[in-house]
Amino acid sequence: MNNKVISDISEKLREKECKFTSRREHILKVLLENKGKHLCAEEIYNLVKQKAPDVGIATVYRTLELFQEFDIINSMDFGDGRKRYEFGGVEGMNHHHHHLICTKCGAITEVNEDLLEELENRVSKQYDFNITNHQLKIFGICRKCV
Amino acid sequence: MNNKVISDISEKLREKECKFTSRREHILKVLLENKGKHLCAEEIYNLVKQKAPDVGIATVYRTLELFQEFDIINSMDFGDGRKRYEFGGVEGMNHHHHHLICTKCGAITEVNEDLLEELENRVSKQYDFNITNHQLKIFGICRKCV
DNA sequence: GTCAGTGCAAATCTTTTGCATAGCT
DNA sequence: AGCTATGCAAAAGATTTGCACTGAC
Repeated sequence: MNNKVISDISEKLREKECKFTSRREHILKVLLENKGKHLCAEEIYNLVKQKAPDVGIATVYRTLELFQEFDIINSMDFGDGRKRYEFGGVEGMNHHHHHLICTKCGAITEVNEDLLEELENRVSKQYDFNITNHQLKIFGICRKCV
Repeated sequence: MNNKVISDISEKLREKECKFTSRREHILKVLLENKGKHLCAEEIYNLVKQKAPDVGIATVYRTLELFQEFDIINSMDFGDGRKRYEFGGVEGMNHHHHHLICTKCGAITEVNEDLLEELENRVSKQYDFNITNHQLKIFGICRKCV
């Protein structure tokens, strides 16, 4: 299943004259294998290093930026001073994206349903705003920390 | 009106053995005078410098952190690599907090109604999660950029 | 062969920290 | 006096950039 995803993305890059190098493939695989984990650049770097020990962290950053431009991944920030990245689906439609953030233990839970459609319709009309994406962070105390 | 707010906050700090110094007052005033503008630390620093030329940027950062601990302000990140700050109301209940972010011109529009109550009720039950706050960022193209 | 991709090290940018001094109470 | 607040400069941490080399096509 991941193979299909990887070859789709490979093609997507090639179409725009970008190469799908082994470095980029390794980085993509790490992201695919850690869906929902919100890795930061350095964590990705460390994981990629296990497979390809001679990568540089600059390549990781450059590749993550590239993947963002291609809507392959999304970046987010949970307030700890580093960007975190998440695989965003092949279609680029990453519109189902809510996170519960426990302010006590820091656990992040994904909410995978898209619950904002009505709200978006209202806002879109009221503000004459052409919505392409959204991010909802919900802060609170998780069940374990009560 | 702002005077009431300022004296309330002054008291709030004193209660917890913190001083409400002239530096802190200047910083608070800048935040009050720029509600809805999402200033970053350096912008605040520059504005405060006009009134009190000998402040240091470290004080600005330290004060912003203090204000956050007291729930006087909120910090957020719009993806440009710096934290941005916003006055959060005296009651600390800053629960009406949505932003429309134009991905073309970068304009940020505030949506002041809280539109998430039903959604929160559902999520809260389903995930056994005790919600204290939320942040919603809606990305898209604003009316001027269409 | 050509041009994009990459590693390394240095540079940049934001934020934090250490320390000696200033200023409330 | 005693303790917090502050300015300055240095440090830290994340990310970006310059440059020479590598590797895909």
